[in-house]
Amino acid sequence: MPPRDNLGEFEQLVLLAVFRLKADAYGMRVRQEIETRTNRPTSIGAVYATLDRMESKGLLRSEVGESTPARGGRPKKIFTLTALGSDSLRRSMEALSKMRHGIKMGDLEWLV
Amino acid sequence: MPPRDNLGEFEQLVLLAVFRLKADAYGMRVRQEIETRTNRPTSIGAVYATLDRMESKGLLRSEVGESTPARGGRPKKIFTLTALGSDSLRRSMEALSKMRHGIKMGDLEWLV
DNA sequence: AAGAATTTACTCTACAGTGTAGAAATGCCA
DNA sequence: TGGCATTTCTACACTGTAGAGTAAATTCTT
Repeated sequence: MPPRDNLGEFEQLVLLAVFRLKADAYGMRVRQEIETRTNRPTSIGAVYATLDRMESKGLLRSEVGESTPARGGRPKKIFTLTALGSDSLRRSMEALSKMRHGIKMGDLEWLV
Repeated sequence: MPPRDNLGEFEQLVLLAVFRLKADAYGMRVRQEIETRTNRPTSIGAVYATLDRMESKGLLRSEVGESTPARGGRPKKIFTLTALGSDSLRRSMEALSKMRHGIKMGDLEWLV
């Protein structure tokens, strides 16, 4: 009964961003969060495509923001994790943790 | 100059398996390692395709095993991480860690 | 106050790369 | 030769990625 399908790496990053941004989880902001935290350039198209696909899969749910934008601009589309989404995320993180168990970042430094 | 291309999720699992198996890192064994650790069914084709692609990208290097097989069977192809490979792996793990920083597995339990 | 300009954010399209499966082929030993 | 362990091949679905284009809201202009 738990979801069986695995998440891609970018999907995990997006899900994590949505989770930590809470009520502020909309496309542009998600992109910014990923770029500043991971320091990896991320196109806006990649973010939206991924958000939409995950919504189709039922991992995310969305609603149009209600607040008044500061200085104009199109309304935000706020994303939230569904039960399925948080479950998938947890499973993916666990899989990676188990494979990584006991390995420290430093262990990878010296390799030829 | 460090590699810029990102690793997929399964690629990370395979790289981690190769790293921890050391001299015993060959296809069938890698598959087993991933299945038993993450408890996720993994086809042998997926493993080999990924190993080969990563070798092409220069993340892995391979050599034919020299030992005598126990009861017959084709010789093993042993894989090892290259500098590029360990570097990519470290970078991917870091990106995930940064996005995940401060979030505990348990934080994902209660979500609706 | 109407229309234009500005701001912010989202949609669409297309293609390369990764994930996945399983049947078939290969090399080794007895 | 026959059985076994392991790898190779082929094919297709899904994910990653980019960026130009479109849309909705506010503010400026006259």
